[in-house]
Amino acid sequence: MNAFDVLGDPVRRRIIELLSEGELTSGAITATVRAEFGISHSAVAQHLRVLRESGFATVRAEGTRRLYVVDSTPLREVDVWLEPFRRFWSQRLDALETELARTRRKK
Amino acid sequence: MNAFDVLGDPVRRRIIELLSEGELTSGAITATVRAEFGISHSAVAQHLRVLRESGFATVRAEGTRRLYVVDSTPLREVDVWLEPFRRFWSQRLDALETELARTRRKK
DNA sequence: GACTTATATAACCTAGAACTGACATAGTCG
DNA sequence: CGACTATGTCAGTTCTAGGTTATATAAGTC
Repeated sequence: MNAFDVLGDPVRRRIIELLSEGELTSGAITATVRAEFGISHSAVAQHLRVLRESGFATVRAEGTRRLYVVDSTPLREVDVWLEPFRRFWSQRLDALETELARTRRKK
Repeated sequence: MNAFDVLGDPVRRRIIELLSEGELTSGAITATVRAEFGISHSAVAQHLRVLRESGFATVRAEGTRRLYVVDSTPLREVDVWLEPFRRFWSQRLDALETELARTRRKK
């Protein structure tokens, strides 16, 4: 599954957000997501699988717990894709800065 | 349709890429996409509609032609969402820079 | 060893996304 | 005007992502 498709799902985006704070167990993730989205534990587990298989997360076992961490690689891909478009808003920022500088000089 | 969902489709991503170069007619977009993906003109038209309705593109009429331009607003949303994760790779870049600086000093 | 907890998978169902082909509308040109 | 071009929409079909419930596995606990 492609990186953009993975991010297409709000539950998965939320999980990635949660993981951005640091390592979490499957259970912790499931608890939060269940509370927020009202879906079954199985549904969450399946999203976790997608995240694993698409490289967004890696897992480490500790007893019966599974500890998930983000792998930023695919996020970076998205960032790279976005790169050429960034000029659209940084341009405006530049323009804004120029304008501000001009205003300041006039004072 | 949510911005991430819109970007989930490869055809739509391609159209946005094409538009990043500048204004294009519906016909020009359709020709390219049909060649690259082998889908019908109707399918492309429907993707264009999604892009319009989700705010990724705006249209201007000129005779029978429709000229499409990117609106970067939703792309920016994605960029904003990505922001907190950027530290994952810029961190590494910083580390690399530090390392490079150290190496240089040693020379 | 039986019971419980943590996690993952399997089988099935459903809604909706994306496609096709047919049709609709409105400019353009002889 | 009639034919052609550019573009968009509609109706129907197909496929798949994401959900549920039930089941499986393996590690702790009494």
